[in-house]
Amino acid sequence: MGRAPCCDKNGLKRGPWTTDEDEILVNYINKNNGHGSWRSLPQQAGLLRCGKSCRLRWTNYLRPDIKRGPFTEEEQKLIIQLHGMLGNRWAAIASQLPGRTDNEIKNLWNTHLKKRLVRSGINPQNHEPFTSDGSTPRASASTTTRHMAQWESARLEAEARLSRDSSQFNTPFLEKSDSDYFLRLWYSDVGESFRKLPMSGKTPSDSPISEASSSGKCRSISAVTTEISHCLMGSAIMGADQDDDIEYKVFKSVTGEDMVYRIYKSMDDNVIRGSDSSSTNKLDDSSESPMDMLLDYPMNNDMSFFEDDMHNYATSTSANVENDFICPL
DNA sequence: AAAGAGAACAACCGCAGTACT
DNA sequence: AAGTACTGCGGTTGTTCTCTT
Repeated sequence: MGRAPCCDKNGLKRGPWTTDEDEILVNYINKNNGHGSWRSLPQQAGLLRCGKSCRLRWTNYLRPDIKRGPFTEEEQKLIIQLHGMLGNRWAAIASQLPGRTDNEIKNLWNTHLKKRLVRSGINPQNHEPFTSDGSTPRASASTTTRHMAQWESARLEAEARLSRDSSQFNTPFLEKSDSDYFLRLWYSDVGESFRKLPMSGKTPSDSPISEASSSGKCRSISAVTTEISHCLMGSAIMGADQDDDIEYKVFKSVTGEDMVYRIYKSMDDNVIRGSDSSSTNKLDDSSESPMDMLLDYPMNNDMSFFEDDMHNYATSTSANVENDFICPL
């Protein structure tokens, strides 16, 4: 049963790679049109390294599509914004920055960005301001849950708009909503990883999400919000009034609990219903950018604190620096 | 110029999910 | 079905570089 034993590490080299080793590895992969089995690669290539070390060296350093050099302002902003949504999910963050590795982003965060946030009075763990006693407000609401709620709310808004648009214009989704960052992000790698959060991955043990996951409630949240989106989209299309009572009834009917509804209600009104709460159609497009709505930085997405000394870390700057989210999809 | 401190980054470790036998 | 390897991921460590005194 099982496979052959893993390579023993006796006699294998460790530590920094030499240029000769790099060359051997690159040549081997190029020659064979890929790395093949990492386990057998070192022997076949003539390297005194374990396969894991080779894989790491390749993926983090030698891969031809890796972008070397300092991070641009846009990249650093994006990392902070994505970290606010995803937490320490470096691979998911890296998937939105072509050419950057999760390791590189992790290092940048730990050496630069985290400290910058702390200096600015922002808790890098949850992206909320520190209070005088060192704690953070809204401590009862888990960051992960809020992230999830934000994702879901953004998706609801986008899908509602999509539904409305398609009902009005009868045009295919991708043609009509190509500019819809929410849906594109939602269906991107980041969105996928986020959607999978309750199902797998490492969730902080103290997070209500992990508790909910173990009891199956996380799926309920997702399912609930999906149903809500369908309900609200239907209402939007039919021109029905989506008042709080309707929302509450739907949540209540699906979950049987008030908790999820409270999470939902705690979200920014601008996100889920648009800025004008008196509007009869609460799903009207907002004038805010998608990222403004998607993110809820305590500084209202004002990242001036970050820009102040950004030039100390970025050597390449863009002529048109924008706060808009750059979605490389 | 030398020593120490801190920053930067590459590499390693261990865990978890998946694939394979 | 069970055991093991493979792979990806995040946390951590170790080494090198840079700056300050």
